[in-house]
Amino acid sequence: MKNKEVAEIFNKVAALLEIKGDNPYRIRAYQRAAQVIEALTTDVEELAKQGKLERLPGIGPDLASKIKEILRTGTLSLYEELKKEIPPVLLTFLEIPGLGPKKVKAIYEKFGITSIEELEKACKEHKIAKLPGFGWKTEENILKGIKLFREKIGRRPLGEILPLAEKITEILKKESPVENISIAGSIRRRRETVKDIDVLITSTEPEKVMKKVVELPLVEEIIAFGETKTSVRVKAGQSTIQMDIRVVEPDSWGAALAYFTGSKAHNIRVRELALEKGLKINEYGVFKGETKIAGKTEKEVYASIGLPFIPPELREDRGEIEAALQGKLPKLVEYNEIIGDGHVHSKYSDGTASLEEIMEKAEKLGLSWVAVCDHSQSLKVAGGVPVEDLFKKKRRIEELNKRSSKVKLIFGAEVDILSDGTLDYPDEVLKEIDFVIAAIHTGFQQSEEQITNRIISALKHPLVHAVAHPTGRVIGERDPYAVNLSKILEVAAQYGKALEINAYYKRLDLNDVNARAAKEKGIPLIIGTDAHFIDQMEYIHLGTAVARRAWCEKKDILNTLSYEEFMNWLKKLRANSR
DNA sequence: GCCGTTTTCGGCCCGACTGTTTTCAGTCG
Repeated sequence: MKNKEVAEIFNKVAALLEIKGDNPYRIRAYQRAAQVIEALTTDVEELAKQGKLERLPGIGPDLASKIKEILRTGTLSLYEELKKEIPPVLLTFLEIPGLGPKKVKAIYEKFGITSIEELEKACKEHKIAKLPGFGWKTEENILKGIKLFREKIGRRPLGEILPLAEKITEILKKESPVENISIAGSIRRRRETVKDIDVLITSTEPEKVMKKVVELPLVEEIIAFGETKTSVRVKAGQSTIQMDIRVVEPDSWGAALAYFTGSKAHNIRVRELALEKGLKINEYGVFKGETKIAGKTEKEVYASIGLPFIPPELREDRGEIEAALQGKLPKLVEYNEIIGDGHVHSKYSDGTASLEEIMEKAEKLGLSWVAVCDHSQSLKVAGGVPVEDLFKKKRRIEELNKRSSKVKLIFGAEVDILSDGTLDYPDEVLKEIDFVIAAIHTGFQQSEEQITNRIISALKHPLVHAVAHPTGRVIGERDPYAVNLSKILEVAAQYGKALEINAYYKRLDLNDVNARAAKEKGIPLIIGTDAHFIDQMEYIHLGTAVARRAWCEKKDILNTLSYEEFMNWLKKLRANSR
């Protein structure tokens, strides 16, 4: 998949053109193209071969030929030219909060500054304030921005921030005069990482709400304090995260919620549609001339331009507008339709919970089954289960299942795919294990061909049901291993094997785009929390969120099956694999 | 640079806030 590389070059070209001061619409064209390509569920290379690039929205003759150039040469002549004109380090300046393309350009052209250190020095020596359009406050803000940049306050995993955001809204609900309150922004869309916390409120006493916000003990710094908009930095683990609170009139609730939920790209498309109908949409409502015709609910806002309600998880301009127009939006799998957890570790390997504790937790979470998939024998660092213990575990699960009517445990194993592509238990053992999910935990440095072939041979193994965390990425820590995912998807589809949506907040693997590609190929998906501590079973909804962002319906997700249905699916798959 | 029941040029989403200004540019979401 060259999709990422192509998208990255287009994004960089867009940023360089911004600093250059090029036509903003040309810049947007590159940004949109990058977004479209990144969200593709097919190989851009494949589309190029078939001559179908220009069928993609936002890709015309020029960008199509530029994509082909990147695929052919690995780079883009325009990009190389731009890099000669503008030092690429300036792109990192754009990541400093408060610095945009115009200011970066001015600073570079006046002082030739090409490193963060030089920029910091120039601010401290008050050189920057002398530039036209700059002042002492700007200098101060750049220095603050540099500090935040150095603390690497970029995007944080959703699983870290969502609980904090929910806690804050709970406090505000209880202790201040709010009528309506909702989390908005990328958290509401359930993006895998988020940059800030957006909270939308209606209240008849906004000043009291805002006062309560800035008095929260979690608040470390007040960035802006107004009656309708307040921005603060709140403590989040080791560092801080920005939180924007906005208060609107109840009549604007829907319009504001839609607006602040985004994504930006989705909003732009919605507003373009409105324009075609002679309407104007802003955060206060939908307007025909001076008259407001909608705005109280999101449903009303969408309806005003002839669209059904679009779930927040889909609002990324990845085809949801077109689907909505044609009445072809998927009926997304619901959070409460997930009644099983496909991947949990127990004390038998490196988990901390006993089987009993897992059962108890599952009941609390309203689940009806849990597949207990401990590591296999050779993964010693993770307490891989030796064969003799495996059968103790099997008997124990059978006993517990007899006693419990509400929750059933499934005897599973997360079996290592060894460096040579063979599995970490012999076949006569594997066939006794009810659910075999194979995974790679070693040999990450192997070539794309080696790793891809390892996974393919596991998928082809008649006793394997699924592959766990298929790309191996860990958000913010480790890139995916080199793997040809298109080939994996092809084989999984051909053999009817399942792929995991790992719900651990740092994995979320498959991610939304890849899970959507799998869904489109008819590959069954199974959500597993990969819990090693009992409370991590609560992350199951993060996996559901990925599935929803992947346009999945109930039928696409194995976790919506009852215990009996899932056991049948497992048996049938093996019967057909013989 | 894309796009078209306003088809091959002239559009391209919208508003708030900040800081530097004296009417507005830049940044952000």
